[in-house]
Amino acid sequence: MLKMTDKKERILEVALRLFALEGYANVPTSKIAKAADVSEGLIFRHFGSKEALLDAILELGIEQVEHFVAEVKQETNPRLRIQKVIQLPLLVTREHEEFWKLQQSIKYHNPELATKYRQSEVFQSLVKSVEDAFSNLKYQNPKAETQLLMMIITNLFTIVEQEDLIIKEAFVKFVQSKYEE
Amino acid sequence: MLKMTDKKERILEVALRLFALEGYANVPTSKIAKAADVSEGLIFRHFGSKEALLDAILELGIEQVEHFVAEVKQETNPRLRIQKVIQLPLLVTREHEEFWKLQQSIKYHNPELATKYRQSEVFQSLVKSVEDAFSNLKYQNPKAETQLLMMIITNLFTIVEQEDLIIKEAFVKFVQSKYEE
DNA sequence: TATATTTGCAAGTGATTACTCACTTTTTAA
DNA sequence: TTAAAAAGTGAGTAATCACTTGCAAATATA
Repeated sequence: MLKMTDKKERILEVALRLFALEGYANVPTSKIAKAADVSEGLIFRHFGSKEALLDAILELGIEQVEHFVAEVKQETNPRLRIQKVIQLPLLVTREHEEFWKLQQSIKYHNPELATKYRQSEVFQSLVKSVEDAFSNLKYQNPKAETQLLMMIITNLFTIVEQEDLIIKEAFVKFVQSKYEE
Repeated sequence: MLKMTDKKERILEVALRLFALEGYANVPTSKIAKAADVSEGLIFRHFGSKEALLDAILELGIEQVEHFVAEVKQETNPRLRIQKVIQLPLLVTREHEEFWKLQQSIKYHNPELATKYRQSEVFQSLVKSVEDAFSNLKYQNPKAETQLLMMIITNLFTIVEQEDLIIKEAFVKFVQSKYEE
């Protein structure tokens, strides 16, 4: 990979944070520029357009998930593997969390970009590895089982404060208990 | 309730559809006006601001859910009640589905408005009624159990086409099977 | 019928938007 | 060292945005 200049990195970081927090459509490039302390023109010099910037952010996010996915896949005991997947939302950094939030928030209105992740090799291989685990454990419907679990995990990643919400750690444990022997 | 003029109704309908489909921030009031075949000014005459229009849409959505919630609550057999809740996403009209999508899509960036629904009497009473059912069935952790189920159902409402997605009906049945004896 | 209120429109308004351009500074490389 | 390439700036620009205003038509009320 090419060495990335400081300012380019900063634009990516700041934009991820702002997009995740306030929504892609609600964040003007001028605000990103100010927060990253660069000129607005530089954003377009580096990325060409606001949407291309979003695309670059997602690309980067996918890369960063790779390490965690590898960790999960390397676990050969199917039951332990499932426990590990469920635990992913707890292991993740702040930036990862922002990445997932962004992911979810663009799901409906930038579907091409959102599916980019779901269709990425990383994600697909994670799905497959979960499916294999369920198959090995003789679950009756491994595909549906996988879909349900992935849905739950995606939500775990992006849990936001709610009245009366059971805290993340406790809830993760609860979900794990559903997949014990 | 006051009789609502044709055009006011049309604005609400069209705005709901567009907001759900393209996202609140991505839909200009001019587009709503054109699609509803009214002048743009009329939107502001009736609702005052774009955000107030969104608010009115959510208010209306909450009202329309009431009927379904009543149906669920009236079921006294706890196991059947849970089955009924899970089936909600299948019974719902196109407009309901749009309402849920809108709900989800504003979750992150208009939290005040989004929590309006979660904190509404309708939703709270639905949650409580599910919690009671789990309690009656002697589930160990009825609160967490409820939270998990509500999470799943919310997702069922808003399922969008995905590669390899198990179709909604089949998936609903699968989820139901998880809560059988 | 007369009048007051509501409903409606077309043509604005200033602010904000994504993006461009002409230019300077820094870095790379021969 | 020098020239070319890349990184960076700041002042634009046209388009678009939510919203306003002044006035007309429709409707309700007396």
